Amino acid sequence: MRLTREQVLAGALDLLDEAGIENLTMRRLALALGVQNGATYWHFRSKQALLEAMADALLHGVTTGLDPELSWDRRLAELAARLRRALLSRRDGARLFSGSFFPLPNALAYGEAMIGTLRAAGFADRDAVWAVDTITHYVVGHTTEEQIADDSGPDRLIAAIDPGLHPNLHATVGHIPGPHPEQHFEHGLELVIAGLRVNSPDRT
Amino acid sequence: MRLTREQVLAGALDLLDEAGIENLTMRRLALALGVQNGATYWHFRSKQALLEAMADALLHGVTTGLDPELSWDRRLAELAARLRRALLSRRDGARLFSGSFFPLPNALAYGEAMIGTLRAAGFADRDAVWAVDTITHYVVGHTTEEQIADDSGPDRLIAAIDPGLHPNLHATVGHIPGPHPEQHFEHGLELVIAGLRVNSPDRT
DNA sequence: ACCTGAACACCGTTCAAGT
DNA sequence: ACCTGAACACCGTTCAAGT
Repeated sequence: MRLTREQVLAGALDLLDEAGIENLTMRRLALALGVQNGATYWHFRSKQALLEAMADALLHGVTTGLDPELSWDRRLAELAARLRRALLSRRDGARLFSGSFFPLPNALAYGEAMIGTLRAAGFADRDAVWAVDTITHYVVGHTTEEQIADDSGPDRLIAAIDPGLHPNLHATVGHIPGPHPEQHFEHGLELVIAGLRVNSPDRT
Repeated sequence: MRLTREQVLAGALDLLDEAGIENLTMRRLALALGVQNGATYWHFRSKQALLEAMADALLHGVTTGLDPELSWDRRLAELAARLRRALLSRRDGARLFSGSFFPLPNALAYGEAMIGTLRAAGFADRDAVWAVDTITHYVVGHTTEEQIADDSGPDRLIAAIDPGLHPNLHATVGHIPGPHPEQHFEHGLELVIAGLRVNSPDRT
């Protein structure tokens, strides 16, 4: 049986889960697929192209089946939560996503849905773009830290804090990775959306 | 003249500006310093340790000389703007910063100042940590895109947008990297701070 | 069309040996 | 204490040649 593009992609995503993004190499992938080093290059132009396809695969379905009755702010929150879950679905998913800078189909669909939500709510084009940037940065940043915390934990941070020099860090370090990441995520997201609501065109 | 730790660090930062983070290798650094490959390893345990030291060097002075009269929200905005400028001071500074996960002196000082500002304003410990996370994610995310846009531009995005499938992206693509990054930055930041202000303990 | 085999031009890191 | 010289175990990518 010959290799298909889909098999290479699926193999790469499995290898990501097993080895992490640091150890995801074209050579290990070829080994896992049972082919020679050069074989994957027939299906993907370069490692970068494969990484972009992997990132886009993570986003599959993020915009489908959205409740059309949702208000703009709840719709935004729902899309953000879906992006978070998509990135969490594979090891180092957030770093994979932020490393690639790609306008592939699912990423475009996500952007289209976010921008469309805000424009439909009456936000100006410029404000809509800025809001989506801010929210997406937040989601990716937060999820990156969630996945880093899974691996390393805050031990090194705790060890580095000098209570004399850093009284405020020392007092709050218990909250830093957060024992409830989901709640932590929703809270920060609500912060941004609250900021949006202040200047919302539809507030009465 | 023997090499000092400071010379290695300075050489690495200069190489970053010249070559970008993608091409910053220990071997090119050794070449630039006029030493053999192994020499830098006497001063820094690993490439990772060197990258962390570089990231921390960028943050030098971000918290010094802050006007003590500033209200908590202006103080937050000032610290965020300083972090942005620090990351912009070297090529790929934002990616350098987000790649390392390090509790080194200047990064700790930044965190201490941010958390301290919010706690002094009466925010609960948990809320203070969450707010700082959100703002810092925003700064790093925004600055990363500014520096990526310097290199590549939005051409690939524009080419990928199908006006039929992505009417909202098509209508707003002119705002995407933003011709005024500084203003773009302040606007998004104000969004987050506005969200904070809504739940501020000191609002009368 | 799809893959092998083998090479090219790199990496980070280690470490005995030198000074 | 600080560096050289040389090696080890890897990388991504290309490409003639095979099927």
